[in-house]
Amino acid sequence: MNSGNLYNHLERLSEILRTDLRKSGIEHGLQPVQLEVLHYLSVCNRYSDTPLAVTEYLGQTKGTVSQTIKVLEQKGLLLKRNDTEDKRVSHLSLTPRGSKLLDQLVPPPMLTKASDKLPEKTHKQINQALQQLVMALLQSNGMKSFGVCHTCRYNMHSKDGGYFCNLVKQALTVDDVERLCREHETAG
Amino acid sequence: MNSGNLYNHLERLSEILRTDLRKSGIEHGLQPVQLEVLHYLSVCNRYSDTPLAVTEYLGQTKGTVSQTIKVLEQKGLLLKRNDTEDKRVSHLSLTPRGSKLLDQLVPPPMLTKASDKLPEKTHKQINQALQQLVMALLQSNGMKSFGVCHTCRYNMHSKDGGYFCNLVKQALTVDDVERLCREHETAG
DNA sequence: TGATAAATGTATCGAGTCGATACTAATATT
DNA sequence: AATATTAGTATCGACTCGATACATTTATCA
Repeated sequence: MNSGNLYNHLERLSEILRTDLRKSGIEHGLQPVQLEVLHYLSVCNRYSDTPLAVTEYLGQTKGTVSQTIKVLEQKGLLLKRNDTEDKRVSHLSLTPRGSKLLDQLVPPPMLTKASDKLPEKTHKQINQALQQLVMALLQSNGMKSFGVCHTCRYNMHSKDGGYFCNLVKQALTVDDVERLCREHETAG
Repeated sequence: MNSGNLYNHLERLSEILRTDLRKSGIEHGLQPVQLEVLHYLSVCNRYSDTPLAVTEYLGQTKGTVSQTIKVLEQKGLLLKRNDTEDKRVSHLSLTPRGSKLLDQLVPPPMLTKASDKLPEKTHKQINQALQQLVMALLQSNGMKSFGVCHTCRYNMHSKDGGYFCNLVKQALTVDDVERLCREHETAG
């Protein structure tokens, strides 16, 4: 019932972080959305590094995302390669410059500063609370969860201790399973 | 240390809510920022209903906010009155139409739906966690807290059970003390 | 008191966002 | 082989938002 109070906090939090991101981004010639795209690319897996996946993640239209990507490519922060199998799709990755820039700006120093002041226990609670909220939000509204393999119903453990995705039918590396996947479906 | 994970959740949450707000707002001809201004005006007290207070709350520049307010006024959702004492300042308030519209869109049905699915206990935890985070964020970065009188160092209880603000030197009503104030300074 | 500074708000400009629409090209379907 | 679907691009227009410049009113202080 009291989602009003919840919304108050979320809205304020959003506005503060976005304003901060805008400020720090502009010093490097980047817009908030552009940073968000770079950030997503740094945490997604190799099946989820396409313009469409970015579109789904950010909840915008593909036209919008296409523009953003174009700009980032021109700035030399992002690399676009064609998929070898499907000529319609392209894969995006950060260039060393893009990666370096992202490290400077994300997570925002402002947030790190604040979170450092909180006791470790509180920090964990907040983190967990947010995660629950995100999941509830996505689930209630039929959106893609974009989780990691550990929590995905398609994830299988193979005998040798490795991982195997039952959707794409391929073995996954240790690095793979720690990244966000657009095909993720919560197990259960 | 692990503010990266925290940021992941926050960014995602922000993006989802903002996209949703944009979508629902556009159906009524309103932009996300405009809704945020209306929302703020619905929860601030009479000392904090000026363009400058909105500016501080949203973290934008006064020029930007001035434009937004102008549009909202033209749409008939917001009323601007001159202060009787200081001719530089104006006070903003929602018109009945603005108030009604806000009720429909804020908090976003999407969020209410999600929060209803969570157990009451979890809900409370999330709420508390967010509040702590907002406070830490504001405090670490020297921003105004915009809290309610109950938690303000200027708030005094008078003998008759009423409230008195030691900064503006005026009695406050029960309604006053439940609203956000731009002069708020956390007690302690 | 009179000059200067500070505060509140407005006007205008330009770079950029973002949804809508229309489009191309490649792959799937039937 | 014809059609539908999917991934992505191009273009347009309404809007955002910081920057700069400005007007007016109030505060400061010498």
